[in-house]
Amino acid sequence: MTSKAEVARTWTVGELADELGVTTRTLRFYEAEGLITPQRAGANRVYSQRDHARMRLILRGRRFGMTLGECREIVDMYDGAESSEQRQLQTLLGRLDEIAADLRARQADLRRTLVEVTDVAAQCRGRLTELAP
Amino acid sequence: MTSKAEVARTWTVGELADELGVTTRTLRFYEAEGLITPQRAGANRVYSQRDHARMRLILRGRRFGMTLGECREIVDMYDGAESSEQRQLQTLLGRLDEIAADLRARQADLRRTLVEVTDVAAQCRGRLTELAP
DNA sequence: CCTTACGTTGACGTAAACGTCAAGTACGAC
DNA sequence: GTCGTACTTGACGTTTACGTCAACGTAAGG
Repeated sequence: MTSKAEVARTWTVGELADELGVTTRTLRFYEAEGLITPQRAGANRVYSQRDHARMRLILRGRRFGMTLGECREIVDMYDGAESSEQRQLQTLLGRLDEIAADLRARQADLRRTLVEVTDVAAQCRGRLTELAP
Repeated sequence: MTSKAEVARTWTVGELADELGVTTRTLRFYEAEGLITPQRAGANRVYSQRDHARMRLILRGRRFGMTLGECREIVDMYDGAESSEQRQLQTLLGRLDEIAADLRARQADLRRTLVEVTDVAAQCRGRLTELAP
């Protein structure tokens, strides 16, 4: 799958931290918590594209207010999608549907919030035009 | 505004906690942090509909991963919308637009996530039909 | 009068998610 | 060789958002 052109880019801690907008401490912490498992070159960590992708997933989860535990559950599932065991795929699928339902609920919640916020903003604009004719 | 029919319902800590699905500790903590300021009947807290509404706003903020500080900022702004000072309305409006922009960004983020999740689910279903003909 | 239920404040505990040293290693530049 | 930079592990500190007693007051019911 990897053509000779794409040499499978890797990152050091500092590089990846910079690129993702986190600190190296965060990367090491996530590793200690088992969320990512970079390779090693001697003692130094070597992050692969897979690690990079997992990190982006994790950070997105965090933006949605998920705990690291929930984030781990999800990234692990993404990996498990290539599983060949029927039983495992079934439970995975069930969990994914739950998550999708949750996300849809959040969407609705967000929509309502956005409506409210823009309403309040509209009120503000109304009062402002009243005050300054 | 309050007709004789609606007697301005109030809540005790326990009642409100039950209704909102939080603990009394949470309500007292939010009060200590200045997020809500219930009246008192002697020593006992009496929560008004306003407190109830503020709490629902706060809890929604929390579901979106906001800190209590950010939540406070927002509920305070909702109150400030009735302000009559032009200067204050201006800054309030600016902040509201920022928040709206952020919410829209979250919406897009959420949409992408939902697409991904349903994609992975589709993969799962594909493999499952392969396995069980 | 005693229990039960609900309320109060205050103090301390805790889990999550990192931040912040400290002390040491490795490597290229000068 | 030593300077600067980036990496390592380990230990302890910190903030947030509550949980968990403890010790006490009060109003209702049997």
